[in-house]
This record gives sequence, C-alpha cells and structure tokens, in this order.
Amino acid sequence: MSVDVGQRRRLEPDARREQILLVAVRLFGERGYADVSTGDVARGAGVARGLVNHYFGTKKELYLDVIRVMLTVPASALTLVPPGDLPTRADSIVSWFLDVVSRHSTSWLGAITAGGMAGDADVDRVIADAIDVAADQVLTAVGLPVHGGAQHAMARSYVGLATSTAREWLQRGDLTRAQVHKLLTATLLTMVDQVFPDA
Amino acid sequence: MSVDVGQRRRLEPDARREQILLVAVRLFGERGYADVSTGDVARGAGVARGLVNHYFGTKKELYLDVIRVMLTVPASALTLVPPGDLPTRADSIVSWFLDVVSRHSTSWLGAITAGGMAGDADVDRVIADAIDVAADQVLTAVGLPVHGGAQHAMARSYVGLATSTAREWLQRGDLTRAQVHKLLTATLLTMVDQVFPDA
DNA sequence: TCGGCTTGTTGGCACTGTGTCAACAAGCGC
DNA sequence: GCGCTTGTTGACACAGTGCCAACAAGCCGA
Repeated sequence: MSVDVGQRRRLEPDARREQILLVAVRLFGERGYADVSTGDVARGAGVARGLVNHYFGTKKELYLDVIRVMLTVPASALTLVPPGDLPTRADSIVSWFLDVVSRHSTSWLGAITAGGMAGDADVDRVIADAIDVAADQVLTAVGLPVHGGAQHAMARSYVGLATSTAREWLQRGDLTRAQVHKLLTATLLTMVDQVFPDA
Repeated sequence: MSVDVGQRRRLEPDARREQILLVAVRLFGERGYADVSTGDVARGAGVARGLVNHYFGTKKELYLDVIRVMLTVPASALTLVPPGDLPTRADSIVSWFLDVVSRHSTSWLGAITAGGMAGDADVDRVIADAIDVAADQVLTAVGLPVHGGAQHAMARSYVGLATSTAREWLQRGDLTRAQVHKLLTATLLTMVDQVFPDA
C-alpha cells in the first residue's frame, strides 16, 4: 500500500512486470475480474495505467497471467510418488492435496472456480490445463500412469470432487479436515476399484 | 433473429420483460458475461437499450435473473422419491440427474460454472442456492432427509462431483453416459455407506 | 562533467459500454 | 377525436479500455 509518490523511477522490465503482476494477483484475488480495473492495478503499483497495457497487452491477457500464477504456484510443489499399497498411496495423495490447497486456499480455490470470468475460451483452457496436471498426479500416485482417455477423464472428475469438497471445508467451514480426508480417500478407492476398470 | 424493424409497439410489462430475458438467456448462454453488452441484448430484442435498464436495472441484475432461470428450469422437474432399496434409489437419482442435465446441458452446465462471472457475491449466492437444492434432492432420494450440516455439505460435494463428471461427458465427450452413471452410483453408495456416518 | 542515446514511462486521445433521465408516442377510456 | 397513462426512446455524462506520440531517467562515451 506504500504509494511511493516520489519521482518516477526506471525499473528493469522483468522487475516492473512482476511488480505489476503481484499487485494484479492480489486485487483479482480479493475482488472479481469485472470489479478490478486496469486503473486499479496501475494505482496499486504506483504506475501509469498505460504501463499495464505496455507489459501485458490487454486486460484479459493480464488476467490470464494472474490465474496462471495462482494455479501453477501450488502445482510447483510436485511430490514424488509415495510407496506402499493402494490405501496408503491414496491417503498420502489426499493429504498432500489438502496441504497444498489449505496453504494457497484463496489463490487456488478462487482461480479454479475461474474467480471472475469463466466461459471465456482462453481462461477455460488455462483452468483445464491445471485440472489436467492435478489429474495426472492423482493417476500416477494411484499407480495407474495415464492409461486411456476415459481414465484421465475420471481423474478430472475426481479433481472436481476434491475441489468442491475442499471448498466446503475452507470456504464454508461446514466440514472438518478429517471429514474431507475420509470422503476423498473412500471415494478415490471406490473409483480405482470399481469404475476405473470400465475404462 | 427477426429484427421486426416496424413501428414501435407497446407490450405489457411482463411480456416485454420476459421477451428481453429470453434473449439475454440465449446470448449469455452462447457467449460469456463480458462478451455480451446490454446493447446486444437490446438489439436482439429489437428494443432500445435503455429499456433493458428500465426493466432489469443494471447489467449484473439482468445476469442474475438469467442464471436464475438457467438453474431453476431444470430444478423445476422435481421428482418424487423413488421406492426400492438403496442401490435402486441411487440408480434412479443418478439417471434422473443425467436426464435433466443432458436436456439442458448448455444452460445448466454453463450456469453452474458461473458462465462468465464468478467471485461476485450475488452470483455466487444464486449458484450456491441451486447446489443446495440439488443436494437436498440427493439426500432425500437416498433416504437421509437433511440430518446435520456436515451431511448437507457432503451432499454438495457430491453435486460438485456430478457436475464435473457430467461436463466430461457432455462437453468434452471423453466419457460415455454408462461410464458416468457407473461412476456416480458407485461413489454415491460409498459416501452413504462409509463417510456419511461421520456426520 | 556534460551531452547524447536508449528505452522505461507517462499522459492524453478515441472509442466502447453503462446508467440515467426527460421527452415522446402508442393505445386505452371518455 | 381528445386526453391521459405509461411503455418506450434517444441523448447525455461518465467510467474503463487500448493505443501512441512525447517525455525523461539513467547509462555511456567524450
């Protein structure tokens, strides 16, 4: 919030770009896409509005970069495939997911629900990619490295379940972590045992 | 698309309002929230733009009405609780859900993902209400008429699973209806047997 | 130290979209 | 036909966006 009303100062392009991007991440995370203007981002960064367009082109491109960092930051905490039998592996992948999503709750949950603008083709693609990554992790952790398209689709469905369940826990507070954990492990085992064979 | 370029004609307020609303539903369904202007809606209805504001106030209020009809039209097809044992009831509630969602696929799936504007408090509330209704139906169909808050939260999570799975079927085409059916019934039974007792 | 040059940065222009409102006129009753 | 109600219009003011020429911060050679 330091407005830094002093002289204009030249920053290296990368530094300035990242500074603006961080402000945009914060603002788009707090309010939606429509309620944040490029002028707000510029003012938050203590910069002329035209500079935002200079670095990011259009407002939608800026927003794409924003949800990209929101979604890839938690995904960067990739883990190795845990050893053990199936229930153990399911347990640890669920724990890992809950750890990640609780640490970056506002970012991840906000972005995965397209915090401001779904229906747009480009935004949808970025979100779909993030879901694909999460689905891949589920499949490999479970020991079924990408078999067919149907299995991958089912894994994406499971990610949808995990997301909505995490929202009940973190945003609405109507579920405890233990309940979420139990729900996600039980359903994951059911899917692996009973419905994945159909694919 | 008949532009009806003739004289201006007076309609009764309800008729005019619904005419504009139907055009808005179509347009918001096709493109997103941001890509549809009130001028587009007005032109589609063969009407001055100011009239849209006269009937709906602001653009966001118009959009709220739009997603309200998108979500409540399928929900209006409420069914009675089917008889039979648990697997039978689970089977029929899943079938009913798939029938409804496939018939109104573009509307329901588009709106439930907040086709254009999530993160907004009012929009989120309308969507949350629709999910609550669906969760109630699941609970009653399964024979657990709203017990505790946690069970209801779990039912909402299941609706999230059903939604994301239906999207894999109807929008991406990577799952067949039979696969979706199997997945949703198996997970529902698991949840009723193993995780609902924790609530 | 000073002038020149590169380029990060600014402010203003044109345009679109939104909300509001006084004025207009369609269609009814007298 | 006349007047009144009120559905409907067009224009105004304003906010937000994208673009671009002009400006100046800071480095380099003289």
